[in-house]
Amino acid sequence: MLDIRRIRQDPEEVERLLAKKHVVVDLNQVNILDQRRRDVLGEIERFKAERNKSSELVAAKKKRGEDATEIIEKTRIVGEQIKQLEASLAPLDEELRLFLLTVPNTPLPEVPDGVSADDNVEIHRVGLVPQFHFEPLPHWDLGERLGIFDFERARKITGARFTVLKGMGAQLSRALINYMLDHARARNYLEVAPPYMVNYDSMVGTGQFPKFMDDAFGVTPHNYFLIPTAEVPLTNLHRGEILSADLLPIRYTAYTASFRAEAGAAGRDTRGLIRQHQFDKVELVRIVEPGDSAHAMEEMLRDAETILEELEIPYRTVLLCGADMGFGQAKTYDIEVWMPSYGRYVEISSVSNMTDFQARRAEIRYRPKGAKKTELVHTLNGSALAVGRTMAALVENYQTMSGHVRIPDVLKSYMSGVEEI
RNA sequence: GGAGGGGUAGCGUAAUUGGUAACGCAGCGGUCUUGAAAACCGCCGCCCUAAAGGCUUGCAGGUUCGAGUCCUGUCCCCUCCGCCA
Repeated sequence: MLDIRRIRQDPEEVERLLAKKHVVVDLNQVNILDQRRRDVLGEIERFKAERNKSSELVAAKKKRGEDATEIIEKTRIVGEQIKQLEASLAPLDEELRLFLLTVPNTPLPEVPDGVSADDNVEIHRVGLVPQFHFEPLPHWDLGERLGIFDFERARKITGARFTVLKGMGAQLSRALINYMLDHARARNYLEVAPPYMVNYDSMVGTGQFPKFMDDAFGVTPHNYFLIPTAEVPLTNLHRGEILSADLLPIRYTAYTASFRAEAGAAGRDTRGLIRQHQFDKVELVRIVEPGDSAHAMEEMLRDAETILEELEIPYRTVLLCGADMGFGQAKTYDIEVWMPSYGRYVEISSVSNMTDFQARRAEIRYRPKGAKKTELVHTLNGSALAVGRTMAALVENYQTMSGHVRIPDVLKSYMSGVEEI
């Protein structure tokens, strides 16, 4: 959520920034609404001040045993006017709130212009793309042959875009999760095991709701929602809290399953592990003072990249252009792994600075040392990494001529010494 | 799911028959001190550029001139019962 004061002060500037994300909003309308709301509110407060004064007078008179019926009658009429004005304020409040909840975050100045993912700016490439002396198989074919992925039966027991992992497949997934969690823990993230379902307010807090309800799986009839990423429970841990400054910065990591309806992705990436309704992910979240978020973001990027370097899987990092960025992000790096079956790099992690966008929605504040007033924190998140896509990349990049998959050195201790699947 | 009890500032507590939310601890700033402690003074929920003012007793309503207090709904916590991995 953007600060209404910012929209009030310089709507053209905010509109200009949002245009970079290719979002068009009429903030003039918002300001008209905001002005009306504040006018009504001011009127209500004047009436309330009058009522408070009169009520005190009633109390004083009654205490002295005097008659107060005249003042009571007068005050009753003031009360009715308050009630009427409040009834006209409620829809204004609601309209303004709903509107503000659907305005995206503004991008930071260094975010490049662009109209599509093709305009993302490559930061660097690491690792050599493997050259095969045989026809490499896509991970879905190889995985089925090896008996570690079972897409057919997943379709039977649940539906499309689900996978059953078996034997070494299940073991490899668990090994990756443990390795990634240890990697995060070594970098001072506190390991958390949160619920996989959250309530409506949490989904609003991180920015999924109310705009993107179609992308979520709801748990009916309980009004809970399956998390699309651990970012939701982790960031909402501190919803509605005022943190003491010495608690910051906060670093959390969590392994969870993630659930996405993938509305609008029909027909895309239908094969393999790339786009699933349920996938495993190790997530990183940081909560920092506003001045620290830019630096924290660079560190988080390294926290994710070093995993691929240790796994020895080739990747590249891109800085997303305005058009390719998400709703709440002020700046985003994507890490993409080399995927032989796609013949290109495929997103495996997204590291984002949300600035104060989520903090304002979720009301996460802190009190700077020595300051009287509270301030909003900055929140950041990043995948480290998406487990399914990592496994797909690993299977494809590490496949051998004989149709097996070598286990990267760093994972061997997590695979009870297994060298090859 | 049923019955009973409870929810007040970071923590712990208070508030006559309904009369407009108080105190302690912790924290922050200051005085004093070589420094610290102690003591003393101020701040110590939120909104508003500020003041005036308004809001705030889990949340949402209702009754009333006025609600922490009375009524209705709802969420959460505790105890017991039931069910259950």
